[in-house]
Order: sequence, then C-alpha cells, then structure tokens
Amino acid sequence: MSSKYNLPRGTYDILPDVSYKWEYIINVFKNTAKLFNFKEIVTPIFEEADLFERSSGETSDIVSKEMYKFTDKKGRVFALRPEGTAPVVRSFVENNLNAQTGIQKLFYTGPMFRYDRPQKGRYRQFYQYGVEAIGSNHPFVDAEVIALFYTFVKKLGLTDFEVEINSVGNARVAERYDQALTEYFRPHKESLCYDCQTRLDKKPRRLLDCKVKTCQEIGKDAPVMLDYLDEECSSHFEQVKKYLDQFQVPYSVNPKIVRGLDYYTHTAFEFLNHKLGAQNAIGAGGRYNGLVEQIGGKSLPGIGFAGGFERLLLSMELENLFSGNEVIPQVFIVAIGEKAQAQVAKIISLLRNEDISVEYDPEKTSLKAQMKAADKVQARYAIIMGEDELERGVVTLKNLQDRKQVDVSPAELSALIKS
RNA sequence: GUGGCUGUAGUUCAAUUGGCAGAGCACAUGAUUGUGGUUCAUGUUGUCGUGGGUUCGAGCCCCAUCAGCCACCCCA
Repeated sequence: MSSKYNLPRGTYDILPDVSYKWEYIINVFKNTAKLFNFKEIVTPIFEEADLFERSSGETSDIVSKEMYKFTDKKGRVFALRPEGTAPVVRSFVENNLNAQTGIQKLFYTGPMFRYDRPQKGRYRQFYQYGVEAIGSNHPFVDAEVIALFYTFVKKLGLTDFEVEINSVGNARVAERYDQALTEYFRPHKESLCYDCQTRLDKKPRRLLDCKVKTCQEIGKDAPVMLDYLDEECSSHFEQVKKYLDQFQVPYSVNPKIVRGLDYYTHTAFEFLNHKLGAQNAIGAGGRYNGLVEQIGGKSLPGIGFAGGFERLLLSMELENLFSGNEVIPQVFIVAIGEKAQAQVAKIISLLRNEDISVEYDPEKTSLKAQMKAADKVQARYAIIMGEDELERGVVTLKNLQDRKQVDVSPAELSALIKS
C-alpha cells in the first residue's frame, strides 16, 4: 500500500492474473492477420515529433495537447508515438517497401502514448493492434481490412459489437462539405454549446456527434456527408459495401462517423461496443490516400485500422470469455523428508526435459502444505516422493482430479503423464 | 484542461455524535505422526494515500497534495 514508488498516472501493470489474457488476445490478433496474409512490422515507440504533427493535423488534440514530446541531448525533438499509422507509413517510405511487388499488407501491436485524463477504457500508455494495407485503392482492399477486423473480433468470441461505416470523401469533397456544415450551423451559433462554438471554426464535422441535446436538435437537418460525395467517391463506397456483403460482414451506414485524424479519406469505419461506457470504440480506421505522399513517398493509397487491447479485454470480460486458458503446471512435486528434498531437482529436470511443466515449492516442507499448494495451482498431477518411495526406487504419481495414485519408476513417469 | 465520487489489513468493505481500528474472504497452524478441494478450531496481518491545520483528543472536521473511478473533452 505504501510503496516508495508508484506507477505514473494513466499507466498500469499487467499482473500475472491477467497477463495470460493479454497473451491470448495478441495471439488471436496475430493469427488472424496472418490468415489474411498480413506481415508483422515493428517500429520504434518514439519518432520525430514532426511526423505526427504534420500527418495527424496540428489542430487535433492529439498533437496540440496530448503528445509526450521531448528533446534529446542533441536537441532533436521526438515524441512517444500517439498512434501507429504514421510510423508504419514512415517505415514503408524510408525502406522503399513500395519497390516490392503488390500491395504491402502490414500489421503491428504495441504501446501508444497520449497525455489524456484517464477514464474507463482510456489510458496514457495503451496497447494497440492495427493493420495497414498500402498500395491499392481497390474497394476490395477496404472490405478485406474491415473483414480482417471482423474475423478477429469474432474469433475472440465477442458478440456485443456493431460495425458502422461511412465515406468521408476526398479532400475536395470534405472541404465543400465542411463549408456547407459551417453555413448551416452559423446562424445557430448562439444556441450551440460552448464546445461546439469552437468546433464550428475548427472542425465542423465534430458538431455532428456532440452529446448536448440542443446541439443534436439543431443538427437534425444538417447536410449529410454522403450527399456531397462525387461520382468517384460514391461508386467506391458502393463497391466497398458489395464486397462487405460477400465477406459476410454485417454493417450499418452511419453518415455521422468522423475521423479524428486529418489524413483520412473515403472509407471510414468503427467497431463499437455500447456496453463499454463513454469510450466505446473497440477499433476504428479508414482510408488515407494522401498520407504516403505527404510523408515523402510516392502518391500511393492506403487503408488501415487500429484498436485498443484494453477495450477488447473489457468487452471479453463483460461477455465472460476467459475460461481455461490460464497457464497451469501439469505436475506438482511433493517431497517429504530431507533425503527426498535433497534430490528433487533430478526428477524435475527429467520431466522438464520431456516438456512437462513442473512446479515445486521448497519453502513448504510438510506433506499437507505441499498437497494444498498442488491443489491451489490446479496441477493435474502430484508426484509424491518420500522415504518409502526412495527405498523402493519409485515415486507415487497421483491424479489430483480422480484422486487415484500409482507407484511408478521415474523412467515411466513422462509417458504416463502425457497419456 | 473541467466537473462529480472515492482512498482504512494481501483483498472487499465496516467503524453511530470527534472518544480503545473491526469483519468477511485470503493466508498460517492444528483437528488427521505420509495425502489436497468441504468442515471446525486457533492465529497473523495497519504509515487509516501523503503533508499540514483545528481540538484535551482526528479514520471522521478544515486546507493542500497525490492517486483511483466515472463523466465532459478527445479518441482506438
């Protein structure tokens, strides 16, 4: 309780009683990505601050207020990464991955950092998973990326979530739409909430998902993004929907979806779990057709998504999806008497060499305490070694579930345990 | 950055009006001299988040501070 040091605000330790759950979710993600032939990419957790400032948009809160920025000993300005897409694109450009044939399909996992006020499902250091497919504007790829996410979430066993999609058009379309929104809302400016009044100048699309009732009322008849799409944008969107149907991904169109970062174009999507509270997106993403060029590469289109492991974990716990993937030892060694305890390591090493997981607690000496410990760690077998057994050159193998026990020679042990 | 609620044993939480800091669970030992889960008995565990103030006396009241939770905001 009163330890000398405390962890930083908004961070957490992943303790042994939950770490196996993390490992499980990460493995399901990696396996799903591989099923879609995405390859893992690992980038540093800090980058030049400018990379994020330029790509995410200087007006976004992520860059203007929430970046962990620091200067190193030579005066270079770095930032702990607040998101994963810009670094992957940076690496793509820097390493000339576009020289390879075909679309680059990449996935990543790792910690991200944002100086936010912590709340449910939101931390200052949080762990994201994400994918990026760079090099194609084909609507099939949009659908494939969404299908990957859908497959991942289904593999975890989740059912309480919804998929919402939208198109935010290209830069030209977005500009026209923002203008239309500004014109629509400006006459009502006095009636809008304080936050929305500043949104009106900064990011008019954010007005659409304001939670204040009067703002929602005013926005009821606001222009809809989808009506502003040009021919190319809307046919792309229609194609994406067709492929989603083929992939059997259930979705609904939500024209109010807004992406937080500036680089998004065309397809935008969110996976939502409404039981999570205010931070209800378990993942979201979209197309970013201008980003590669902006970061210094060729003019190549891309699309990806990212999500937080914390919210998946919360969702899975709400649906009670963790049972039986905790790591437990197969065997617990019970050694009675000094003679047996003195040579216990021999038999432990024999078993471990056969890939059998073994636990032994040298602090517990009485038979009873050791049996209790064996039960507590849920070991399948106890191997009891006492004076009797030593004299006869055997050990007692006890099945802790059916309580049956047999005397066996050490040589027979591993075969019996594995059977 | 803003607001509300909350910090007491390993953990979950009590403590009446300001008057000896408690209970369940967990843990340990025993009942049973070499056999676990149930039961019974006994026992251990405290910087009352931290620092200051008021008071004869503070877990309780006041101020500050740190942290947690939830929401705003933002966003995955």
